Amino acid sequence: MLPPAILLMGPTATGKTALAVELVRHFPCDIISVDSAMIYRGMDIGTAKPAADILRIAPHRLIDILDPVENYSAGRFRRDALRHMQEIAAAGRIPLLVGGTMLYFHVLQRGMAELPKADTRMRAELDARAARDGWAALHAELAQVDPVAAARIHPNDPQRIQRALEVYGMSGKPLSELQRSSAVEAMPYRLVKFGLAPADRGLLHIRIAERFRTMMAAGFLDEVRRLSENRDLTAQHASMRSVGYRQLREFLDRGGALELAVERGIAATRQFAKRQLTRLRAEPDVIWYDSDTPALAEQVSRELAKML
RNA sequence: GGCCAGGUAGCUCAGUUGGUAGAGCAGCGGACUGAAAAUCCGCGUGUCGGUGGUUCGAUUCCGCCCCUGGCCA
Repeated sequence: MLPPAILLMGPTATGKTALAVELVRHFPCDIISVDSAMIYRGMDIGTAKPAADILRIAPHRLIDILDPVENYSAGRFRRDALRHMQEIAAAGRIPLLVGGTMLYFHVLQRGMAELPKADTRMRAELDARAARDGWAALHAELAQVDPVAAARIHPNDPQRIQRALEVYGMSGKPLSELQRSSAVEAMPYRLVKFGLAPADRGLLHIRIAERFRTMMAAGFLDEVRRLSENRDLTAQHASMRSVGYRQLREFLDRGGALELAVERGIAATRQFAKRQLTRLRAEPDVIWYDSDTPALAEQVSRELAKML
């Protein structure tokens, strides 16, 4: 029988971390973070990263592994996560993957095609051409070399147009062809998937706003200011495009009313949570819980005891 | 108390020379393969402050009332 692994998924501000810490106390689990922002060192307050005392009780792997000027990727996450899962399972323990980056959960379970990795020079070149000719021209070019991808990618979607052209430029092969030829390998784990979602969206919105204001009171703006002191870290970096960081950085760079930046940050968090929910709903075999249930940890623990 | 300006979507506002209204933001649904807390796509959600009048028809014109802001008392 395959060894078990637990996936704990849910939108932001639903109490995933607190639940994971509870589970670690009752089960032989080791936590792997599935979060594209907690990856970064120095981004603590705005990512709601668990505090040091929590991390001592419940260590999280894949937290604080990168400097904010570096870029992570779904492919790299898949390799890192599988390696850690293997280590944990080999030690006779259970990997507990916790987070809200749904693409990472997706590629972890379903695999990824072998594709060339991101190339800074190629991207800069494509950006320059887009600035000159417009993305529509690049989309038209993509239609020549990879009609399948071009049909799937909207002409207004610069990020995907760029990636498809990058893949073609680096490998000489169309993205759609590389994706088609990739074999999906089954995960060597028996997955137990928990989904945490609010029964009441309005309640989630209230919690999001409260949490953002708590972050502000805890020095979120100073954290962004400290990060901005690094001249190499621009507003274009993935880390600085994260929810909250982007809006506060815009306030620092362009001025205006702080309260307006806070409102925008809260709205961006709500929109983020909505996208996470869209993806989570599509996830099969999820055992669902209302994130507002009292004694949630006890319920999940009981279910988990049956499953393991 | 008098005069003026305004009251239209959750918010900020546009508009209808009388034929029951539309933008941005917010919101909702969806897509998603090395940036994914990213990047896109779709959807208007409304007693047009209230009430009476004129009119075939009033959110629009007229009267009165209510509310908000400003000026004068």
